[in-house]
Amino acid sequence: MTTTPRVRFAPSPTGYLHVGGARTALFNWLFARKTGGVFVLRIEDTDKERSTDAHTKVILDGLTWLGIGWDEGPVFQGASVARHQADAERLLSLGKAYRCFCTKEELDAQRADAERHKQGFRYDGRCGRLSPAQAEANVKAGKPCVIRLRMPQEELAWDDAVHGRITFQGHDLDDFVILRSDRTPIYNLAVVSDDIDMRITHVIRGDDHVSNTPKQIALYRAFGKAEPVFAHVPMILGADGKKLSKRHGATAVGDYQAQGILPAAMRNFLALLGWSPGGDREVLAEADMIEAFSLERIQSKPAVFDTAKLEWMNGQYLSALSADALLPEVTRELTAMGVTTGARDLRPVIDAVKARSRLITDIAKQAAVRVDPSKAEQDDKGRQLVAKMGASFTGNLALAADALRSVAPADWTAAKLTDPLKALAASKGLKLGDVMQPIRVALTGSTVSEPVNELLAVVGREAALAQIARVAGT
RNA sequence: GGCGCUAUCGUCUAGGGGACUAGGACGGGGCCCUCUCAAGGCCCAAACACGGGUUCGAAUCCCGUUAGCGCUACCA
Repeated sequence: MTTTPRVRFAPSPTGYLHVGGARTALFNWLFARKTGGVFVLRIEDTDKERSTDAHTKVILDGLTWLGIGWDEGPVFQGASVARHQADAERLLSLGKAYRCFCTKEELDAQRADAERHKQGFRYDGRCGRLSPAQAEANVKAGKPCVIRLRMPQEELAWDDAVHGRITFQGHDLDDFVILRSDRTPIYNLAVVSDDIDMRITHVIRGDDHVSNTPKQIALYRAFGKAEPVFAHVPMILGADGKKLSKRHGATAVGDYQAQGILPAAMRNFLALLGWSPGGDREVLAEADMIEAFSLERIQSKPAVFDTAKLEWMNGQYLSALSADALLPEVTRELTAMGVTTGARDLRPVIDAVKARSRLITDIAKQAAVRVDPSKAEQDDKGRQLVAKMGASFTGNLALAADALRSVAPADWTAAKLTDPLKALAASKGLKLGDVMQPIRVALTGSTVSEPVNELLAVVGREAALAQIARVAGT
């Protein structure tokens, strides 16, 4: 029989949910959904200095926002230190690990010395050669000690699901610490102990962990347990080719949420960073993404995070979504902007404006002006624009105002507003743009908007006429 | 320094020995549409890092060079 795949995403709550972490979570989730497996969320909070509940909440919220749900957890690693300690003790009694009495100072000195000679530092294993009697005496004497794993002098290799065969040699690695002198576990021990305990079958994580993998394999062997399948997904880089960091601007999932990115667009974009379904497909529904997903199709080279493509992707989702579907997001953004819309139905406004928007915030900004056109002149940009519109601006605007005033309220629709303006232009020998553009500027404070007939309809007769009159100075 | 990973248009990628005059998308440029800007449609520029092999044949396989990245803690 085949066992159900079990995967985990294991962030440490020492910062916000980074887009790289989000993508790792996404790949784990996609794999679980594809294979009918279980996705476990584990919070690695063994670093008590830097871990906070606030960070944990941000990570959970970020995953939820992205629609990445977990089947088990969150389980907190800190709750299992007793097991971690017991596992370390077990390795000790098996002779697979030993007590090391070297002090931090001694080790630092050795490290500095190695540095000076341009040599890589590796612990020489001297405490591993202590006789049991000596070690016992040190313990009796109350000397503090850590526990180190005895690194096997053998090949430590695995078939990585994304990279293929990766090989390390035990003699290139040192006897690393698994339990601190205060008896708290070190990362590699905690991870292996937990992954065994949770019966994790596939470890899908960032490339920055490949050098931890041989150490963890050594641990699995010491415990006499079969190792899981490892899949190391490539790093995400900034535009300059360096590892993505704060220096590059927004790196937290929350930043993109605040910028007006839709969760589905973010998820689609992230999925395409280092993975592709093959062929030319890019905008993928959730079900198609799951269907096409496989570890083998993950790219083995790092990918640059391209915000221009993210925004394009968002635009794709925006235009595919109905005004109905967008309404809650836009309303939320408007509220955040301090704009009150009262009982007004925003859906026609959203429809009018969304084709020119790539972000929710773009829609909200335009909607705010459609709802209250007087905003067009409330900022300097709008005023300056009117000021430099040229000599014919006010005159043409006044002509347009006359023509529009004679449009009956019942005829104030996008379909019926174009003709009166065309007739006006024809009768005065003006180009259509000469009458359209002044209206656009007066109503939006911008030279860019939806077609003027639609704009007028969306703003409404009373508000539009009032605003035009105000700008024309009549 | 050591160990490891990686290398197709500026970016994300397709490609897994002949289907490749190397395809798509973003971004850039142009045209059409048009009251502006988008959207949409059409078109253009743009890449197999380098050098050796293997093979009748290599973007695809092997080796080397170069470059980039990661790790090298009683952090995770």
